[in-house]
Amino acid sequence: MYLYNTLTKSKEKFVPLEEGKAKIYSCGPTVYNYIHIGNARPICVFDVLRRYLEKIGFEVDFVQNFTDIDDKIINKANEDGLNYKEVSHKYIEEYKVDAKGLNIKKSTYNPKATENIDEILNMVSSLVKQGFAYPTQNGDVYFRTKKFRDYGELSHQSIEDLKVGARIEAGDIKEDPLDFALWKASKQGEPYWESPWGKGRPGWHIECSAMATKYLGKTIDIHCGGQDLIFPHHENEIAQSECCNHVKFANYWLHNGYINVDKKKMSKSLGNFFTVRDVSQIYGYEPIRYLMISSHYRSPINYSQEIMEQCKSALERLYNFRENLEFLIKKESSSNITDGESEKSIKECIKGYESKFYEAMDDDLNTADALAAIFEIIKYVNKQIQNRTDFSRDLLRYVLNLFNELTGILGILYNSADEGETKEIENLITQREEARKNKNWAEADRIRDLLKSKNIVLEDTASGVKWRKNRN
RNA sequence: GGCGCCAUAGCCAAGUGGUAAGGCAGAGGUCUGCAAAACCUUUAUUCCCCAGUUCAAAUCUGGGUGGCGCCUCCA
Repeated sequence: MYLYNTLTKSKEKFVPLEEGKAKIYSCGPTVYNYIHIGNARPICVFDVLRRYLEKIGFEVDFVQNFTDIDDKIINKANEDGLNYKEVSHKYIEEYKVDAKGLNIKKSTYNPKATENIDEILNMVSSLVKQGFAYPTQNGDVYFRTKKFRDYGELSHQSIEDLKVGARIEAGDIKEDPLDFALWKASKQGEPYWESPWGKGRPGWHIECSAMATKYLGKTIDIHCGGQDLIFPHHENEIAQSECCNHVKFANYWLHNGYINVDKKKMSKSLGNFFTVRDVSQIYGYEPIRYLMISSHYRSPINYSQEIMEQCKSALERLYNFRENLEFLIKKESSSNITDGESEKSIKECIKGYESKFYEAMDDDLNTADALAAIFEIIKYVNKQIQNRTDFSRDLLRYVLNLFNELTGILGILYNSADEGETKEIENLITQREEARKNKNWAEADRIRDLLKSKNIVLEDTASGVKWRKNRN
């Protein structure tokens, strides 16, 4: 498969370090609030990357961290009168609720910064020892940017250009404005860990370097995150890791585009964000995931109510198709006889769409095109079914399996019907059919209304009664 | 100031040299006791504007217009 690598600004064939394995590190949330739908984008798209790599035969080690110590967490704790640990614990749990709702596969490892302080300190010490970092009198430790020749390679900016834009704050104790903190001396009342430079806590960038190295090794295959992390976060990770370990840190750097509101970047700092939780309460979780895969992961997405409605409707079409197939397979009159020749040609045609799906995914995870291939299968199969009465059960099963496989790679259509209710519903349908046969419309409508109150919608089709859960 | 991205129908969105995928909405139809839904058909002579290259441009080149991002915590 080909991936667009921010480092080289080009699509490159994915060649793993170790054949058949993929080591992926994805920057996770700083847990001081509910995640917003901008945060949900990398979580969803890189979950699709992982699913796809696994599908095409890779064994994937997927690491996503929690930044559970940070200025914002401390501020939030002070605001709410809580301990920082209570804040981070709460929002990690809330994160898990959202991740489950979005159908995110569990990471291989979910490390927390505070559980890896030893690794972080070792890395900082090593950088100081090697002259790549220096402590200041107040107990901070900074990375010496000018010692790393490749600084700026990821964001494609020269150190000189970065210096022009760098803010120089009054009373700055750094040797150079571009230097960044590896370790921060703790202020009165703040959480701290003991270190060779006094009481302090880790800087943000070093956490990811330390955890990536610990769980995946000194060199990893893919590092991903939002575009806003390219500089300085990922640039700094490269600097720290490569100066410490003297090997390349990550071979492929993947960055997703932003979610915008009124064409402006959605971010916690601008305050123009929608939390995943709030949006899910209006539309459900699944349309959020659908939104993320409906366009290419590097393009911006403009969030609106209208687009959420569109995502919901599109999902309806997908669910309908699957339910129609299941209905036809269950139906007694479905043929077990296979018309070899015509079914062969139908399969050939479907295989063409299947190839389109895989080609799209291979081409830098083009989920929009992959999704189009699924819709083309739907249109084609529906048309075939309409034109033929003897569509065999085998063929229907073949289509259903393929459909589940492809939607499964994208991680959509995961709200399946509750098995427990099914029997009860089908009994009621049988009763209603009896009433309809006797032209007892009042009784038939009563049963239909009863089911409707349980959010079950009946459809009287030419070939029998079909039911579905109302997802609206 | 430096670096970079984007512009395709009412809305969303693929397509990067061979004559505009797909979804939503709209219109028409099939089915139907009613209803609802589903399904089918249909919807851009044209891809922000101008110029150029080419047999051929949404796609390449130059110029313009408009929008956005990073350079500071951010997915």
